[in-house]
Amino acid sequence: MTSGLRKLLSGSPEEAAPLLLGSYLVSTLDDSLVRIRITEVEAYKGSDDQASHAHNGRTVRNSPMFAAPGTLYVYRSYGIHWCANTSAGPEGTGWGILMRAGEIVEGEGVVVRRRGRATDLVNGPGKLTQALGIVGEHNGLDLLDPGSQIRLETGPAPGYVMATPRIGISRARDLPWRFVETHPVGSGG
DNA sequence: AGGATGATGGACT
DNA sequence: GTCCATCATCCTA
Repeated sequence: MTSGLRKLLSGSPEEAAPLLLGSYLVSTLDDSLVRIRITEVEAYKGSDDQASHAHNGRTVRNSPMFAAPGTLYVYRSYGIHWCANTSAGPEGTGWGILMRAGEIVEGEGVVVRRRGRATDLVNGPGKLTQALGIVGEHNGLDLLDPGSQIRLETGPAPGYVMATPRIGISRARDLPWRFVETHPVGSGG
């Protein structure tokens, strides 16, 4: 049986990205379970999108974005950090979704050890990736394979989603393709 | 709370 | 040589 995520991720990233919020990113690397609920994502739409790594077409680096939807694309950011995307859209489109932040559901102790600190554990794309133990060698993994050491699983949908311009980019700043889970006003948070 | 800045590797001109 | 889909730390309030 095919996961709903597969159908979801085979669509346009700007439509799939907000629906990906609430899903779980699960890592079983190092015999340690970490489960993180995704709360912030950004859509990148290949050649249509000047901010996308794929906007100039397929290269060795961005090739996982052109693979089947649900393929893990890991890239090095600013020479220091790793960041993780899932490919989206039909194979060959170069579309993707950057997973930027979440909340730890299981394995906080593991994350504290990997991050080397006890606060700000997963509130950024480099931090989220480090929390899960994802590095360059995991590039190209199938996130939709239940047997994968790094995988996506369905989770509870968010109550409210806010769309804003994407963060940290210099081009295509007008597109509201960053999606964040928000809480109802007055919920006490 | 918020601005500045150095670290550091790979892709691209 | 320049540009980043960043983060931690240091500084001024």
